[in-house]
Amino acid sequence: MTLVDTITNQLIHEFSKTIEMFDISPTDARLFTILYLNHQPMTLDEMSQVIGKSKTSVNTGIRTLIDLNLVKQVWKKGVRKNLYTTDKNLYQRFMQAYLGKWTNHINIQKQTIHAIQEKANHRDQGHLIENRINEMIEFHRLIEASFNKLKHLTIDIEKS
Amino acid sequence: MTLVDTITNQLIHEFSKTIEMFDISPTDARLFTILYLNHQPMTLDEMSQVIGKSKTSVNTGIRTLIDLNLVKQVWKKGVRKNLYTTDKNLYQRFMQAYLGKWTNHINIQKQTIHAIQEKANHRDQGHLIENRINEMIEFHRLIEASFNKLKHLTIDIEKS
DNA sequence: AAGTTTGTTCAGTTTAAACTGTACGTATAA
DNA sequence: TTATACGTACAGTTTAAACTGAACAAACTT
Repeated sequence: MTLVDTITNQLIHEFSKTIEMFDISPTDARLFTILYLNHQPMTLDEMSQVIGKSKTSVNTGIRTLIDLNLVKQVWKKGVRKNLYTTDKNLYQRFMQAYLGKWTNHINIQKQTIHAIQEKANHRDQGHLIENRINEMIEFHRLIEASFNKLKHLTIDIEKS
Repeated sequence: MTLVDTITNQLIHEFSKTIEMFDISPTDARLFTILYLNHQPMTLDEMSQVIGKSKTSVNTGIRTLIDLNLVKQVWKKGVRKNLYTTDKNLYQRFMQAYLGKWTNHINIQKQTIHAIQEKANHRDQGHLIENRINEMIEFHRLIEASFNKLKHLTIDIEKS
């Protein structure tokens, strides 16, 4: 039993590192992995016990994971406590959350920089940075194109 | 002059936010952007002055940016101080650094998880997590496939 | 209704990261 | 050689993030 536990701990540790790559904090990543490896939905108290942190911490961690659509709450008749579980097909979920964050940001920034560009044009002093602004816009355009294609790719991969 | 400064400050602030998306700390992102918007290579003291931080901070920041291939040191005859500048074609540089980080990580984790899987097989207790381990490996495989395609895509986009 | 149980809020604390100034080593200049 | 200028290492400090325990509110139980 202890040996199996060791393997589980290693799995939690290693898989969490991959989860962190998706811009998720180390503790949230660990929390997700624990929940993922558990075959049953878990309560806040259970997770608090396993991860060794206060219930408050687990509560906030779970909330951010829910906001990212990586964890959902489930009901089971007769159980008063809130139950949480991870969603199926990790890849789809993580990619979606991740790409959404990117394209969202890029869209906002493109607009913001365009607005600054107009301001710079009105006061016709901005000749020096004019060039850089255009580069920035192009930069965002390229990123947008890449991640859009990746988004379509992700959908295709799921189908296959 | 002050008006232009305001616009420059806005640009620094906004563009830094995009740079941060590439897993670069806020201050490093700001440092990069300042260096990028400056049309001439800069010294540590100049950057320290502009960013309002100690020379030590700038030094460590520049080092990490150099390690990521986003900044390079240049020489100019007659100038004793070290000069630093940003590389051309941002998109290529950032994507390369970023994708490299991803594929690198995924490769390592795939191997690590495979190793754990073998251990779990030897002690034949791991039936419960066996399933999860396979899911993890598949997860990594899909990520690898996506980012590899994105890598090729990045190269194609540069050519066009 | 009174008493538990559970999730959440909040102030205060702990812990980790960012930052600074002094000090040292190396290179250039006189 | 002596002196000055620069980059880097390091110990100590400041600042921000993570975490906790106590208190509150809502829902359930009896």
